[in-house]
Amino acid sequence: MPFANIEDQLKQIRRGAEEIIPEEELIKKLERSAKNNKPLIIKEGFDPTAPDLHLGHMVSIRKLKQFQDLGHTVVFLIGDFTGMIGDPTGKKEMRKRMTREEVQQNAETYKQQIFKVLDPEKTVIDFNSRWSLPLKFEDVLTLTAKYTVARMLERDDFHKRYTSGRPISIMEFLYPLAQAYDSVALKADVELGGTDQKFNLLVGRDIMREYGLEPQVILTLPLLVGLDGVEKMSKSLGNYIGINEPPQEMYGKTMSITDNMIVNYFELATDIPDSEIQKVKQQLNDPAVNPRNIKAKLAFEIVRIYHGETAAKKAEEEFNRVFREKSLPSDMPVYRYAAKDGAIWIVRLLVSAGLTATNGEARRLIKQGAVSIDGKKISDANLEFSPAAGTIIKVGKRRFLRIVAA
RNA sequence: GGAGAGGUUCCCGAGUGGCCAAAGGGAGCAGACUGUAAAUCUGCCGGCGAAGCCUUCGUAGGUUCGAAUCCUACCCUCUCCA
Repeated sequence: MPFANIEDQLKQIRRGAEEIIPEEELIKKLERSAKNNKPLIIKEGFDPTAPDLHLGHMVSIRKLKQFQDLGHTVVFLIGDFTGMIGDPTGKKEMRKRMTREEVQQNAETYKQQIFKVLDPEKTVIDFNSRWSLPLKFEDVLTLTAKYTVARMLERDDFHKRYTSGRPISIMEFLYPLAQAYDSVALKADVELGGTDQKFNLLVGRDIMREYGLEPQVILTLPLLVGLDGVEKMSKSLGNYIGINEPPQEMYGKTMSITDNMIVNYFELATDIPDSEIQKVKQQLNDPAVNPRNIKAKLAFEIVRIYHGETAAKKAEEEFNRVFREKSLPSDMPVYRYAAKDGAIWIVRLLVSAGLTATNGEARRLIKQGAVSIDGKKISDANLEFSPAAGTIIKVGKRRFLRIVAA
């Protein structure tokens, strides 16, 4: 099976990459791979504790896909061992060890998500507990002897925490080493990661050398900014678009990003070719073009990648119906209500239907004029009424409820 | 082992006896506006059928009419010294 010529491979690999360190080594590896007709081993690790992948993860996963298309071997490494220890940042308590079953289950969830992009036939899924678990304390000592505290403290976040007097556990020092050891075990040629992973990836190089292996090349990818436009996309910050989210949600969330994030999302979250992206940039600078429409294209594209063309179209129509024409969504949650139960307090209704979390929130929203019944704004938080079947309750711009007979 | 600093609401961070459900910022939510679930402006942002009451400032006690604030013990973190 012939590999594409080195230049073409490089061109694809470079696209969207933040850094390739060092590029010359990558070229050498590619050359050797072509000559011996032997695929490179491309590795990226994922923590199995948070099995919901989002667009941020997909930046590098889509890069893995490119390597795959170039004929290289992708190892999707599930960090069940490292994840078991857990990254102790923000710890309150020691993380519970995950059971074999939990890990398996999360691995399944991963597969179901990554195979929306990666080719299942060509993807090796591995678990780092396979080699980490059997290590003896002595082996760990050998590993830790190969790195120094001073070098660890070079890592930016360690450095910051150290100088600002915040805690760093020794285990956290072990974390990059464990990850590096994964590269040793896999004899990785290339490891991918976000720019925040740069340090860990570099440790991998050093440790591989220490173990007498050819160091991996590292490829970092820019971090995708989250929906808030401030922090990186992350599940714990709640500013993410999940791969498993319904098309409608994905579309809407994309539409909520600020205009100045549009290009960035095109670059990192879609496969739109560079030439198209240049066009997008021009259009955004053109006062005659409404950025909303460009953003709609982005939203469509993102939904298309994960749910297909049809679903994307539907999501778009739905979005336009609700937010542009301000009409009702085609599908909304229902609340079963029996007339014989008598009048119901509006606040209770909102809470029990899950439209608001607490009575207080419901009252607040009513006071703010956010709640309407059949299109009529209400202002009385004490309202009791007997809704007819078919009554539509609306809270804010995008929370709807339809009353049906119980 | 010794000396000091510190732990505040989703996050960051002010508050050192009553005016504190706790400044300010961020995030979130809502309203207005709009070409948009954009930007901007405004409001809200612990719970309770809302009157007042209840729970919250590391944990447990105590002092006081009254405690996030003072005292005691404990837990946790950091710094310096050894």
